[in-house]
Amino acid sequence: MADITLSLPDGSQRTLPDGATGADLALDIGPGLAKAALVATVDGIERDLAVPLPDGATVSIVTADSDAGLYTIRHSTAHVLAQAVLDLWPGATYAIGPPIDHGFYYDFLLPEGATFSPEDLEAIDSRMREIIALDQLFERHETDASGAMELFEGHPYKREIIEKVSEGDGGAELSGEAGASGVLSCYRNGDGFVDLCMGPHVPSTGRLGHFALQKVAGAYWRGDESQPMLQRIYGTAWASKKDLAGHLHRLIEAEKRDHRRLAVELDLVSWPESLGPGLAVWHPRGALIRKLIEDYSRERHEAGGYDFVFSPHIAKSILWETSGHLDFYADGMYPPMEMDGATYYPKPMNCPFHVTVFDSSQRSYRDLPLRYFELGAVYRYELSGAIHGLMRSRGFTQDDAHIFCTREQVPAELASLLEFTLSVLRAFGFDDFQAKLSTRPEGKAVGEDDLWEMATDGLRSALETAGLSYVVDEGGGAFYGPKIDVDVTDAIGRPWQLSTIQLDFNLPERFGLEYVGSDGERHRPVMIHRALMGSIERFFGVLLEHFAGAFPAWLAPEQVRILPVAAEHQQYAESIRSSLGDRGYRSTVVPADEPLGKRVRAGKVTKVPHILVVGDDDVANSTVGENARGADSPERDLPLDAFIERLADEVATRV
RNA sequence: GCCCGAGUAGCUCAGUUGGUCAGAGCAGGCGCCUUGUAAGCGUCAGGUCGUCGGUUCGAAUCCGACCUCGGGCUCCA
Repeated sequence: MADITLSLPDGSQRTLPDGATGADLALDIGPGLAKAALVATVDGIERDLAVPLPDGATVSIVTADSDAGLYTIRHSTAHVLAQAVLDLWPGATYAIGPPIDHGFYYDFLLPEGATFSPEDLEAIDSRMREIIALDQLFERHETDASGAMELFEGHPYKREIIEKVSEGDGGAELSGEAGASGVLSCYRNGDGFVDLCMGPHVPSTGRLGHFALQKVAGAYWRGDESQPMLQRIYGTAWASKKDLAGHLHRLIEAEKRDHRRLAVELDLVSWPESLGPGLAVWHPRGALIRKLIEDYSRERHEAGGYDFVFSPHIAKSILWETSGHLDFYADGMYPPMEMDGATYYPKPMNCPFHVTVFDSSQRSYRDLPLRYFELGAVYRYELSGAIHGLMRSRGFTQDDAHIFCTREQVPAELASLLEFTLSVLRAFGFDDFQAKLSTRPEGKAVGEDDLWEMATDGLRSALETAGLSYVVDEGGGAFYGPKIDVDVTDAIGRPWQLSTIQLDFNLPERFGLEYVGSDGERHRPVMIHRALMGSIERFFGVLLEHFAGAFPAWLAPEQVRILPVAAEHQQYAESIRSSLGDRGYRSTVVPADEPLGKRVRAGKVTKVPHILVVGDDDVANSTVGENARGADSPERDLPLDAFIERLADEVATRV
């Protein structure tokens, strides 16, 4: 029998007998690797370990250390979930079950419209662990469309996938379910369970086990509202018990940062039932933080060459007809109001108003670019199920601006705009950005080709000049122009999409906007929509979660809390408050009606950046005892002037 | 809007199979204590158990509808 020669990722070569599999190769390299091996990457394609390797192939053994390995574990765990559910619910059918970030899900349709209850998860979990204990092999089989149709008799969703795949129309949402190009593969394990699947899978169920079923949810078949609602089970799966525990711990930590919880605990915002879904009131401490955010935004825009404008909350239907919102966006708009024989709509966007400001007089190229800024409150009819605290509500305030410029000005304008955007976000403690460039969609798009090209190039070079990493969403732009979206990563690694910079070739056309060029001719300006924080309310929520409620001193509603040790130190405490106040810092004095320890604790729980304790020594020497937020131990005998200097520096540098 | 789940004092939560089950801690008021760095002591007040119906001799507890919230799906031109 001839031997085969294989190349490893490190460039070395190994010779194995013909017919050797990935598992054989792993064992040949070492027993430790054989034990850890999950799948093999053969010439760049992931394969089951049981597949014989072709001569001359480049092969790497994938373990749980890699994303691909984890992905396989999650995918295989999803199969076991389906196996357990089909065992426990005779008559149930299954749809798709892909791996996702941190885990997997699987969609089912239970007989007679039954649904999963959270208690069912325990039974499913137990059954899954039994299957894993049996260490069943995942065995791959290949067939053709008619064989597959026969195999999945009685499982309409699988058959629908088979049809789609056979037509070569699998589509991204079905990827992973079956192979391309006419060959359909499926995996069997145990004595009857089979699933349509492209694979690969771990060698056997015994390689799984560090998983947890998390929640049940409804999900439309193929994500389509007009399709039946399936029952989805979500789970998480990891390579080790430790990784699983770590993930569950992170989830608990994230829950502690939930802005809805912190907003109530810190007395910032509340959602009284009497207001209606998605509508909040801002308490003094929350409103103060919000005001500081807005003040900073205004300050930066003023310095950044923006003109401030204001616009009303409602306007007649003619405005929304001209802008096209009533054609394209009516479902998202609040219903109309009839007044004096006219129809008014609450505004879902500020842009048409800013357009009317531009259009209020004749513009020369000398006037451009014109940048109109407004903290504009808009109202959108969000589906009730989509509402989420401050992150998604039916009324919110955009830090919105519209820039009107000439075509020639577009590249420079975009470059400085992106720079400006990042600079403002950095001031709030974000320094990890990820951008997305969305380009011209196929089909109906307005604007000439060269305009699209120029604008898209402008966006791309702005990203490159800023040194921002970005992905390209080919065809992901709106019909009216390309855009950049900027995500920030928060303190616990979660991405939040905040900023958007969007070209618009449509509105200037619809409103017939013009300026007079140096050639004396009339030209159409280009319009750029942009928001840095997006929604002020949502941005506040993101900051609240990012800082876990511990706002930096420049944003903290109460920067300093002064605690006299006893009543006789009250006057000294008041004098400190007064001098801090004179310098523009926010402080309070909590009198000695309660024990010191209790007052210190109250200050810590409220996340005040600086707690000052003052007693006899301090009165005598003009010092303070400082207990800083996050400090291990208090610092005694700090000269008051030194403390003020420290605070001033902290506020000025926004740390 | 659709699927699942949850609603008990301002907050966090207990309330076994429907029968003194309307409770606790924190927060709040009052009194005592006069305090050197994360909860001093006592005492008082607070809830139509989300709302409205129904079952029952009896409902926080069982059923239905609605409202609100949560997790998903969808949506976010």
